[in-house]
Amino acid sequence: MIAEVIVDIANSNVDKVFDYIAQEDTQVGSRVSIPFGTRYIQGFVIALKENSLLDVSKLKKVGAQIDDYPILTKELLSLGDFMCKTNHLRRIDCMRLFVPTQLRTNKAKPLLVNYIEVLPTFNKDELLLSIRTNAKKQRDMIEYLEVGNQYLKAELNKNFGANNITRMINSGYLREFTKHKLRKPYSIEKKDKKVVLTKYQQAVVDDILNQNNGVHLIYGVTGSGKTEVYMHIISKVLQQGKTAILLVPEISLTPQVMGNFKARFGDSVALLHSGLSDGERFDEWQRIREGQAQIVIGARSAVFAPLSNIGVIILDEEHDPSYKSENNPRYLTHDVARFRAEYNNCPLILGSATPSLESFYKARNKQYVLHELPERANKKAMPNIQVVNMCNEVLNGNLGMFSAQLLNDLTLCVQQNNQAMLFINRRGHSSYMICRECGYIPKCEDCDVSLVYHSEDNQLKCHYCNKRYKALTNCPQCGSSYIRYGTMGTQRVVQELRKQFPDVKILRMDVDTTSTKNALTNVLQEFANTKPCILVGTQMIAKGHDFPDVTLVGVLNADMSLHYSDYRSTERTFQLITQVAGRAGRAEKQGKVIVQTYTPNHYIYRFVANYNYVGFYDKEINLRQVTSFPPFAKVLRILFSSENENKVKAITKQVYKSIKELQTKYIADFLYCEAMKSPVSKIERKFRYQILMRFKLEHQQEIIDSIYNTLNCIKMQDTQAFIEINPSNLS
DNA sequence: AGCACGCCGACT
DNA sequence: GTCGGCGTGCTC
Repeated sequence: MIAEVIVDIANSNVDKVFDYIAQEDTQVGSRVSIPFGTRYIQGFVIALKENSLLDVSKLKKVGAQIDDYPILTKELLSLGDFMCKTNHLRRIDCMRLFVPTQLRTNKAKPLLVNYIEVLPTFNKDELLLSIRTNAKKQRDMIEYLEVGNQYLKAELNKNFGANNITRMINSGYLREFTKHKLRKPYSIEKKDKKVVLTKYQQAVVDDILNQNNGVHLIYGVTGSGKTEVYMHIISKVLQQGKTAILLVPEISLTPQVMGNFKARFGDSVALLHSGLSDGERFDEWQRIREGQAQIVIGARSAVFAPLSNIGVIILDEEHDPSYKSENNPRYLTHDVARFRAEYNNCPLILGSATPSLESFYKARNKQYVLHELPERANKKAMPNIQVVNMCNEVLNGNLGMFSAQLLNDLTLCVQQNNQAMLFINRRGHSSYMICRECGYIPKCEDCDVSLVYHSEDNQLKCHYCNKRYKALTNCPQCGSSYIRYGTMGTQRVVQELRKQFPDVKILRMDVDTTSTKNALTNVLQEFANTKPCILVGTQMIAKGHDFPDVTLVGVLNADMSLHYSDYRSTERTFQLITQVAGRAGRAEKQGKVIVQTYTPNHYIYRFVANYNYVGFYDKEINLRQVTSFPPFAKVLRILFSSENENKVKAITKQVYKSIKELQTKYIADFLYCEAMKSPVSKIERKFRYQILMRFKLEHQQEIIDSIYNTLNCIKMQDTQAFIEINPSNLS
């Protein structure tokens, strides 16, 4: 037999199938050692076949199988296939997603724990007679131990003294041995509160369980109890002897969320996320693979969990940008989840209070089944949202970052001994210019997207067509010289707040302050225990946290992401504001939300203030249709990167040329196609060039296939090419 | 990615 | 003469 092997080297030059003579026991999916050139490396057997197109006498033999089980299932192998085809990835990069690095690099160290077993020679009565009468510890020990039982050695040492235990071992009464113990992250003791579902929740659960496959979109307002719906479905699935995956955005994987699931499902839950230590991650993976855990909860990469017989896959906060992998193997979690759901013939559930336009569009078109949870589980009204026009503040002489209204409400809030959250909208590193008197924002003449301010050369640039403009010194619309640019940092906000509220505790939460593992939990803990208190933060404070005493939420610069040079910026802004608004007034107290903006007339605020997602969707989807953006078109970006600028340039040009030829064939389909320097033109000494395309959907598959084909045919020298479909950030 | 092979400059 | 610089090309 011939084994098809993918070698474990991440380089496009060896990104192909290598044929080897298989051993008797070589299994598909197993990790093997193979002779490669002059050395031995590891590879993955992806298939077995009768004969090879190559001269069999020149083939080498596969070496030893590394694990005692095939590490990749049939399902994961075909998933890898699918991902490579749709996203133009290297085979090995996919394989590596499926196997914990700990295991692949042979650095997985099992945690060994010492145990003591009591041997039959241990005779209580004899031993009690043999010790001195005042040896209390020894007597306690002898009375405590029972023949045949096993005890943790550390425990016994602590209770009865290490030397007593050692003496018993040496005398042959006890036997010491080690056991492989699985590390389990988070053993929060919490009691589960049984919840009775509302009629809406029950209807959704029943609907999904009755259909038992297909894609389901649960559109439920914040606080409508989606998690409870998930839990009910998961527990049904477990009863059927199947397994479940629940994916959540990384930052909402708080101890609270995990605690709830542990409380309900106990040890059948495994967690996979970036906060785990390497050992914990490996052990959780092992528990999943061995079938000890039937429920996997985790961030994006948990979608690759080695479960078999999956009964449901759930993507919570389905619209969250973290579901899109932005580097190395770039993929969309939705696609992977859908593949696995179809493979296992089980339902895929997407849930959100603000579904992505793409998903809601599919639901409207009956590709997905739409379910609604129209009211909060506790029947409380949503907090009132007030939009404040910041241009008026400037006209009234207030050049600070807080509006009079916000200051007023903050004062009231702290006086009543409540808590407030201030949210800074900071997306990406680039910023736009804005006139602080009339709200004018410079846009590209050709593309109708906001221009990005580049401080290094003091220019405004369009990230869609690369056109350059002079930076503003005066507003072309009203002549004002109050031009704002740059980003607002949490630090500056905190400084400003301390001046205004010297006696109030002010906490800060962003990537800089929460870099260590426990910092995030500590800040949240402190916030929960302090009243009054103001928490200042970025995206991080938008998700999942439940603080009953927060009565005021302020969004300091709502338009920051609104005018970001991205076709999705309006959608993202709507989602963000709705999310943060949901943090206010979650319990008994009525909440209020202040949204500060320089462009209060933008249509988004009309819908935000009324929690009118569907209205917003209708408006926005219409705009996408008219302007031919996703989901009515596809944006494709090919990013080239290399340390050698001449080479990247040449390759970009070459690929661009052949795409231009393709364009003549599909002239009616192409809406846009340009090659240019990437907005961030150099990262880690590598020069970056890109080709940006937008085309209609009708022939998209043919077009994408031929583009991938050209990429495969061109010899890339030392240039790497990355594909991104509907990119969300063009850096 | 790594390693061999190969073709030039600076040495004991 | 030959030791070693790294540019090029191949690995079933």
